[in-house]
Amino acid sequence: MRSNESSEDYLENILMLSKVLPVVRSVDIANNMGFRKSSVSIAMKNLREKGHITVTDAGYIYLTESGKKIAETIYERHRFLSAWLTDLGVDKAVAAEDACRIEHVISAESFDALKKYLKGNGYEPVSE
Amino acid sequence: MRSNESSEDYLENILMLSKVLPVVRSVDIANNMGFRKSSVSIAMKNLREKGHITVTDAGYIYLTESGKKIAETIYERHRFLSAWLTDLGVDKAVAAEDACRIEHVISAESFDALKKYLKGNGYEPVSE
DNA sequence: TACAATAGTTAGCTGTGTGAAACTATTGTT
DNA sequence: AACAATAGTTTCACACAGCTAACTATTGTA
Repeated sequence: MRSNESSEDYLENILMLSKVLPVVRSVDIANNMGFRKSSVSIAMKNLREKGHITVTDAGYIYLTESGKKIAETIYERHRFLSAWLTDLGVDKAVAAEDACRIEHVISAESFDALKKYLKGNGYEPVSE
Repeated sequence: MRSNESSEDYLENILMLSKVLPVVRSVDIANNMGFRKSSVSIAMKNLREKGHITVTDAGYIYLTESGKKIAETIYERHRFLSAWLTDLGVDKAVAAEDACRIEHVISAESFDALKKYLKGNGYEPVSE
C-alpha cells in the first residue's frame, strides 16, 4: 500500500468535515471514519509533525496549505471517480468504496487523462 | 493496504512468469518483483497454507485452481487497465504502474462496468 | 461540591510485509 | 575431493496502522 494512503484519508476527512461542522476535532474524525480516538490521536500527531495540520489549544484541527492541497486533490478524485462509476451503472455505494481506494493510487497523469478524455466526450460528472 | 493485496501480487507474478519460464521458482519471483528471497519464502509459505499454490520437492511452484482464478482476475485487470490508460495518452510506464495498483482495489462490479462501457463504445484495448 | 460525561494522550499489543544475517542443501567446476 | 555458486529456510528486527486499557483534563449537572 501506498505509504501515505492513511494520511491522505485523514486529510480528506478533515476537509469533508470542515464543510459540515463549524470546527473539526479528533473525536469528529474518529466518529466519521470509524476509528478509535487513540488511533486518530496518533494520526493527528503525525500530520502535525509533517506540517499538514495545525491544532489549537482547544483541539480544533485546521489544514495547512500543504494539507489542504493534498486533501483537495484526493477529494476531487473521490467526487469525480465516484460520480463517473455511478454514471457507468455501478451501485452508488460500491462506486463510493471504489473511489475511496482508487483515489489514493491513481497517478495525477492518469487522472488528468481520464478527466480530459471524458470532457472531450462531453461528459461532466454529476456532483456529490 | 488491502489485506490480500500482497498475495494477489505474488499470484499474478507467478502467472506471468509461468508464461515465460518453463518452471517458476521462488528465486524467479524474487528477481522479478525486486524482493528478497526470504520475503518470497515467507509469502510462498502463506500461499501454500491458503491453498493457492503447490510447491514440488524441486521447488517448482504451481498455481492451484483458486490461485489461478485470483491470478487471472488480477492479470486481466492489469492488461485491460494498462492498455486503456495507455490509449488515453498516459505514458506507458505510468499506465503500467497505475494498473498495478488499481487492479487490486477496483471491485468486480466497477471493472465489469468499465469493460462494458468501453466495449459499447466500440473500444477494444490493445493487447500486450 | 461531587460525580459523570466528554476529549485527548500514552503505553503496550497485534498483524502484515518487508529486509538482514546466518544457516542448510544441492549443484557445478576445477 | 574441495570449493564456489545457487536455492531455500529460519530467526530477528523494523515500520506501519490499527486496537485496548488506563490515564489526565475539562466541562456539565444534580
